[in-house]
Amino acid sequence: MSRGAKRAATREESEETRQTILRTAEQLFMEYGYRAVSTRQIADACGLTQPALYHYFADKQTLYVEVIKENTGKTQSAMERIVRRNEGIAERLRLIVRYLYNTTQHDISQMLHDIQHELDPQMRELLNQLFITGLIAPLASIFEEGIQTGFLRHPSMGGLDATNAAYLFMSMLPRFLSRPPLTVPEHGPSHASRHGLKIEQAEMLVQVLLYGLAEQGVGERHQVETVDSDHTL
Amino acid sequence: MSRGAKRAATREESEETRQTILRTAEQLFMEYGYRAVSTRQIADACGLTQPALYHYFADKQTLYVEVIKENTGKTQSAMERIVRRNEGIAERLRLIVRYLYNTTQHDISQMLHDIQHELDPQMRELLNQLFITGLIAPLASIFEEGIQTGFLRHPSMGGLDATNAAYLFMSMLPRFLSRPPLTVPEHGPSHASRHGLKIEQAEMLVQVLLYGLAEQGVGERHQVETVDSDHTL
DNA sequence: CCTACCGATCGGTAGG
DNA sequence: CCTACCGATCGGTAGG
Repeated sequence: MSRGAKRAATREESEETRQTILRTAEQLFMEYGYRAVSTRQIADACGLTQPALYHYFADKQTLYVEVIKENTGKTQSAMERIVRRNEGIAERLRLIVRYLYNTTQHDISQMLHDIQHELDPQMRELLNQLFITGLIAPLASIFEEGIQTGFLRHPSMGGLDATNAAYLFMSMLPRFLSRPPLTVPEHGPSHASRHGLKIEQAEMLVQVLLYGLAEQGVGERHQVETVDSDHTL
Repeated sequence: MSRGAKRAATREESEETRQTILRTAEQLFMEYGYRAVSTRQIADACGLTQPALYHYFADKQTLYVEVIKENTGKTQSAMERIVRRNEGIAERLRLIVRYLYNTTQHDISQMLHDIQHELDPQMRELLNQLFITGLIAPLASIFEEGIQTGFLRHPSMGGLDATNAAYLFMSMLPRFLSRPPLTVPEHGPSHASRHGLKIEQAEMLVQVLLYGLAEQGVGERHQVETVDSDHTL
């Protein structure tokens, strides 16, 4: 084999190793958190020695930042693709929930905690911006459309503005306690698909976000209970 | 001073020191997580040397477990008191949100992460049970009442069962990104209290949970979209 | 409740 | 990409 061929192969392998490190680090960081994952764990899982990592990434923090950049980039692409689809608000929200459930099994709040508490202020600011422009903004654009078209309640009528709706949406995603929070209720001994009630988790979540838990037009009267503010005189 | 008086004072001081450690450890653990808080940090914040902690608690894990026990116990009392109040479902939920916002500024999902990943299986099981009986159960009893009285949509009609509703409720609580997710929208240059729209965060959250973001009876038709299951044949 | 100290593990570097 | 190694910090113990 010529030197040229050998070097090309080495370059490819090097890039492959880099990708392996990124994927492995992502899994570990997202499951256990930045602090709890050691550089030796990552190296072991890649079949490398720990110092070898420092050939590919300057330090642990840089590796973490690259992981988040990669992850956020992919998610942003997928979300913008979904946002532009020719579907209703609800359906596009369902698609986003399914995408996030399938790709990131982790709790996103852990990632945010690490960004706030374990990183340099500079990196923190960078990743916060990535999070907002990559995840919050596409989501908010859907909610904004819903508000403009009158499908969603206007902020001045007791609704949420688009950005806050996006944050609330994100906060509803995590599986609580590592066990799925939204299991389908089994009523009676018959199979779940009996009454045509097998509602998927993603759909259930969007249902609640859009229409709430209350029976329509029944029970207590609080619907758009606009608080008269000037109590305090 | 007699020996007896001195010894009594010492015993009181000892208990006081123990409480100081518990309060300090709670703040640190809840803000930064189990792993990120060192026993030396806790000791420093209490004005003690690090080995002194081991006079009061067998080890770091035991201290953490005691913190959670104390915390959960107080919260359980408060929640059960609120549950028994003579108020509507929505108002009691608002009171619970306010209580949790005022007492625990932290993200509860971090506590759950630490319980799942940083503790012995035995302690994990214990604290999971405490979490369920202390926080989920009281909340679920409110939702169950709402379902029984017909105020909340029945699980067989596309609603959530009481336990899952409780989990969802808890997951909606955290302030996202350490910044409040539900800021009140300011519309126009006028003061926020202009149109009588100053809706408090706790109330806003309960509003969304109960009635959703959608305009009532407007836009897409998905209200109780019961999925016909036998698509796959 | 202190001083002194332990073994283990951490992130990172030197040098090849 | 490895071996060898560094200083710092961790949770915890000994002994008083």
